[in-house]
Formats: sequence, structure tokens, C-alpha cells
Amino acid sequence: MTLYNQVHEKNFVAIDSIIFGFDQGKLKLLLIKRKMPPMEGHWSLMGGFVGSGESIDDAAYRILEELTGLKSVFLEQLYTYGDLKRDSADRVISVAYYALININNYDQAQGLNHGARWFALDDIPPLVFDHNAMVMKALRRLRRKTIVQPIGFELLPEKFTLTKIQQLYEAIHQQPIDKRNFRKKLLSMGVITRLDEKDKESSKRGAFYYKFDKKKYDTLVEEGNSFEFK
Amino acid sequence: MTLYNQVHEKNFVAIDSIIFGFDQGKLKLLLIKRKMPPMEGHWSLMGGFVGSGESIDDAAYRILEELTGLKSVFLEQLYTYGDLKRDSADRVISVAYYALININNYDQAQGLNHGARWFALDDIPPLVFDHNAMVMKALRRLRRKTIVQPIGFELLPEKFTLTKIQQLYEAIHQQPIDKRNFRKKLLSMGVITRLDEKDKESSKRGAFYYKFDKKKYDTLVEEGNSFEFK
DNA sequence: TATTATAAGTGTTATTTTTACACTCAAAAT
DNA sequence: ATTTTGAGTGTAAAAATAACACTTATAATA
Repeated sequence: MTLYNQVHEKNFVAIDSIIFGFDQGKLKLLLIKRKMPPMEGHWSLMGGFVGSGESIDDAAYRILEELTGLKSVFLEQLYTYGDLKRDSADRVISVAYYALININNYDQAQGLNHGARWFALDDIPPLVFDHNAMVMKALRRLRRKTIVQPIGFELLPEKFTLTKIQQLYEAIHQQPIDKRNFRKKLLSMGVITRLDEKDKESSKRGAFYYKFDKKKYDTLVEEGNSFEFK
Repeated sequence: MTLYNQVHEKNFVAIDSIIFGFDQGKLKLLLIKRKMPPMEGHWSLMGGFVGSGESIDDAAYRILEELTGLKSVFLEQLYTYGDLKRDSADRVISVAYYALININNYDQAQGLNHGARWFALDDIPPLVFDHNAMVMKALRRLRRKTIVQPIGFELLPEKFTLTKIQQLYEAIHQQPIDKRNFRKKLLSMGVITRLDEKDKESSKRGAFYYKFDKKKYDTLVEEGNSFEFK
């Protein structure tokens, strides 16, 4: 018995995860088929309850790992949903997180346990509760954030071509970008480095691989400059 | 007994409010003296627990009104703090909200009940738990948001002079702004209207009052344009 | 009533950033 | 040898931003 127990009520607190991936030029979302009532069998975000002995960040990482097998990936709190009737079974407050993962690293076996499937963004089915609203909010956040911070790279393999990253930005912002302007600006920021290796998959000529240079980015930030990319 | 009760644990969920005001050219914060253990007598954000029968937004409005007497003011969810040990008495998950109020409308009598006082931003005392971190986060959010949305007006009286709003922006962003450029840009957005009335308080000559024109702003947004102010 | 003091108000130019736009190159496949 | 395909590259116009200083209206004062 502690100080607050006499006086105040407790609530269920859950986590829901919006998991973004990028594949075949499309931004995608990892959804699961809900295995328990209410709404059993419906498409849903991955989620789970926050235990009384874990922080909400820890809970979010635990739940993400359970579905994807991934531990150290980009995961950021999005928003907390606290309407009374949002979960049809009981009063549950849900803290939504969004994750950006490199789709190649995703552990399919684990996903299948939950009936998980990747959906292209323009193909998201109706989801349980307020999950569609969560997705929309996450998407808006992703759009804004990729302008101001170099988090897009989280969705790509370590080595990527300029064409790939342009396609990623086009998918996120859903609009075509001028190739020359894009490259000029991205390279001028000096946070990606060209490797000596070429990708020969997608063209005969081959395209240079680049990688994100975290050190240079950190220096840039320390100097008070900012990544700004629109 | 409902579906989730057998299996999952509940947690205390609280609200904490970062309440901004603007007075005498300074951005200010409304803080209270904590009236109960733990940390009784220390400076703190206004807060309270979320009941099992109210939404978190409702709880935030209720708590804000209790301190300020104000109902329909700008109030937005900031971030949810969920570390295990953040409250020294028990495990409490706290959803932080920030409010922007016109300091003249604030009900002082009600504030005094809670031992409330306004603090200039560069004069914030050490606060209980993680409240100083909440304040910093709210400030960063306010800075970003005032660039992208016309929420600064929430901190001003309905009628304000161009000098006042410039002082507000200077206080928020903590840097001087060129007077001519500021006016040119703000007026060119066409979301404030000049009144026929002058403020004679702060100068002999008098300065025209302006008011924010929500209708024009809404039209601007509908047309796909955006308020962008740096 | 003339002078002074104070904040309000106002335009132009240089610099920087953003946008628009089309051809050559390298290499594999035929 | 020719064709096909995506990779790679520069310049000029337009727009946005930044820098900068004097005049005006009025109340207070001499």
C-alpha cells in the first residue's frame, strides 16, 4: 500500500506500435490479425499492455521485438490516446509509438506467429478501435520529421543508392521530386558518403552506394546547423 | 469484471500541465507549491490523477480549470512520461499537456488556493520529479509550433499591437527580430486585421491594435497554403 | 508655445535559397 | 555494332530572406 492507493484510481495502459518499412518503392506498415476478443480476427496494430514493473519505453521495445525480432531500431513515442470508449472491451489508455525498420532485417517467422502482413500505405484496411487515426498521425509525424531530421535512413539498408533514397522521400511525401535538385541538396549537407561500390541490380551502368555518416551529422548539429530537407 | 482484468495490471495515470503566459515582454510559467507528500512544499507543475471515468483530455481540462478558472483555451498533449521511478512515491505514468493562456483572464484567487505563482522562463526553480524536463520539452514544442501555426495569439489579448506580438515572438524564440521584416511578413500572410483603435499605453503616438482573423486563416489552410513564420 | 523625448511606422537593395529544366554516360543485352 | 536503360550532371530565373536608417505623431516638459 502506497501513498496514492487510498485515494486514486488506476487504469489499464497499453502500447500500440505503428511499424513502418520501405520496400519496392513503397512505404509499408506491419499489421497483425488480432488473436483475442474484442474484435478477434480483425486487422490491428501490434500492441500490448504496460506492466506495473516496466517503463512505457521498455514496454514499447518489448512489444516491437516480440513481433519483429528487432531490438535497436528507431522507436519514438507518438501520442497517447485516452478516450473512454476507444477500446470496446474496457477503459484502456494507449500510448502509441512508431518504429522505422529496415524491412530486410525483419524476422518473418516471428511475424507469422501473429498473423502479420505488410500493407502498402495506400492499401491499409480498416483497423480496430482508433488504430487508423493512429496511423494517420504517425504518417504526418514521419513526414514532418524526415524534413528536419535524418531519420529516413532508418528505413533503408546501410548501403543505398541516391535513387533509392529519393524514392523513399517521394513515397513518404507522396510527391515527385526533381532528381538534380534532390541530389544537389542532399549531397551539399555532407551527411552521406559515397562508397567505392556500385549497385548493379537496378541498372546496367550501376549506381554508387552511399551510406549515412552519423559522425558528420553529429558535428553538423553540434555546430548549431540543422538538417533541413524539403 | 471485464475481459482484461484477469490478465493485465493497471497503473496510476496522471496529468501534468505546463501553463504558459506572456506578460511584460516575458514568457512565463504558472507553477504551484506542492501541497502533499512526497515533495510537499516544493515547486511543481499543476497536476492530478486521471479517473477511470474520464478521458485524458477531459482530465487535462478539469485540472487546468481548477487552477486557472479557464475553460476554452489552447491545451495540447505534449508527451507521456512513463519511467518507473519518475514519481518517488509510486509508479505513476504522467501525460503532460501544455496550455497557452491570456494572462489577464487568469483567475488569481483560484491560483492562490494552490500557492501558484508566475515565473519568468529564465527564472524557473528546480521542480519536483521530471517536471523540469517537461518544461523544456514544452518550450521546444512551443518554439516549433509557433513557426508553423498561429498559436502565439493565444498568449495575447484579443487586441494587440504589432510591437507586442513581435516581443512575444522574441521572447519565445529568445532572439531579436528585425522590426520591418517581421511586420512585412506577418502582414503579408493576411491573417491579422488592423482595427481603427489605438493603444496609447505604451507610446505617445499610439499604436494600432490588430486582431487575429481566424476566418482568413482557415481559408488560407483550406487553400492548401500554410502559415510559416520564422 | 516651442522643444524634447519616445515608440510607431515605413522601402529598397543585396544575398541566399529554391525551382525549373534536358542531355550525356556507362554498361549489359541483343 | 547497335540498342536500351537508369545514372549522373549545371545553369539560369524566380522567390524568399536579410540587412539596414530615417520620418512621424503625440505627450510631456521647459
